[in-house]
Amino acid sequence: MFEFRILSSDPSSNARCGIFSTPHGDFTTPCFMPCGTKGAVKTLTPDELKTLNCEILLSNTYHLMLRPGGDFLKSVGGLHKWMAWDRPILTDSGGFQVFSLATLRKITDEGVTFQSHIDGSTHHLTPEKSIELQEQIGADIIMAFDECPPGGCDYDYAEKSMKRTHDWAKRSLKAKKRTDQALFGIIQGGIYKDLRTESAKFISDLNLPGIAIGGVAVGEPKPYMQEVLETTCPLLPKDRPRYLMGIGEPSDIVMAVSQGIDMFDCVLPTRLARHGSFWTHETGRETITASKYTSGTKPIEENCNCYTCKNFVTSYLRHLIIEKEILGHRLLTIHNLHFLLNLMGEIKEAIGKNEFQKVFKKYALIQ
RNA sequence: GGGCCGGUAGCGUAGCCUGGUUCAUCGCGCGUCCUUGUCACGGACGAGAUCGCGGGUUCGAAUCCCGUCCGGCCCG
Repeated sequence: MFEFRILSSDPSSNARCGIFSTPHGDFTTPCFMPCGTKGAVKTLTPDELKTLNCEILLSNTYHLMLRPGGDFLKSVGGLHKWMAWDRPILTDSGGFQVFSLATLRKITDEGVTFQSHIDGSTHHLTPEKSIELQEQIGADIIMAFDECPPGGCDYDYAEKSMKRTHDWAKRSLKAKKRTDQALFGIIQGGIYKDLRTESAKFISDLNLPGIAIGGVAVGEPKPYMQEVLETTCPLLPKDRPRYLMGIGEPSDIVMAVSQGIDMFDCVLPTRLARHGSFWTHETGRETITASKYTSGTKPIEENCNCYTCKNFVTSYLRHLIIEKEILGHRLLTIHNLHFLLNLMGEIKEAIGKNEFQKVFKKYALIQ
């Protein structure tokens, strides 16, 4: 049911192009998964996502647990039906919220106690509970419950949280009942090579249909991400997709693909859009509120095929963002997602034609 | 002709009565930067007024007094 086939490989790097099959259809890799944290990619409809060639979405267990709740989602037939998205979905386990909502929680080997960021109510999340919720939500790919320590944490804590993550991965696997969902394990270990090595081997040995690398871009110095990938990727089974969690800067994506990563997710394109920023191939990351766009009469990118660039000029987009018009958020979100999903398309095409290095260079400096 | 209210950065305002660590508040706007498994259409920083104008009182005035200009309103 969860076949992963490698379609082509790049001879000049570890990049590969593949296809992963799920109950809601196939998606091709390397892929980028827009974040639909609370059951929606902020500001866009499912149809618009399809127009952007989005093949798979990410959603989030922690947020859906608080509202509307797992029981409810199960009662309405699962998230796909509820949000009217019939393509694959991956749910994060809530592990990242253990990190990002750090002031509101307490972690033990048993699990995590959270204060809801919504109303302060107390919630408990364990590997078993996370898997149960993810089965109620019904995503095609579900994630093991992990602990994502801060990037700057010391060796002892990185080791402790890695071991806890390993234990939780085993418990996640054991708790899993449904057979129509693929459980991915998560590698941790901070910035420490021996821990990453140990974690890569441990998670690989669980023989899961996919493997994720977590705990990067969480505050550690930038060069460590590539180092982690160089340490980790060679140890992973080649016939399983590798998912680098939370990564979305174009330069990071091409770097990670060259190391053999197949899947990405990131809030960057959608969040940047809502904060008035966007990417261009020429100049990288830009801010639409910059005064130079006050009377701009050209689109963000003249030769971009997205709906936004086909129809609107920068002065209008700037106006919308400054006026806090929702349409501004939508239009920049469309452009940014188009930019990233188009990048993934270029990568896939290039790998098939042995031209990956060209794409690598094109995006190497875009953050 | 008489009376009242108001005149502080691009805009809207606080302070004025009880004059001095407020030579100036806050919001919007403006500018720059930040943003990587989304708490966050969010966050940080910055530029910008000498307080309508003139004079007086005082050691010291946006703050009190006089005059004057501008805007609005009211009564003749």
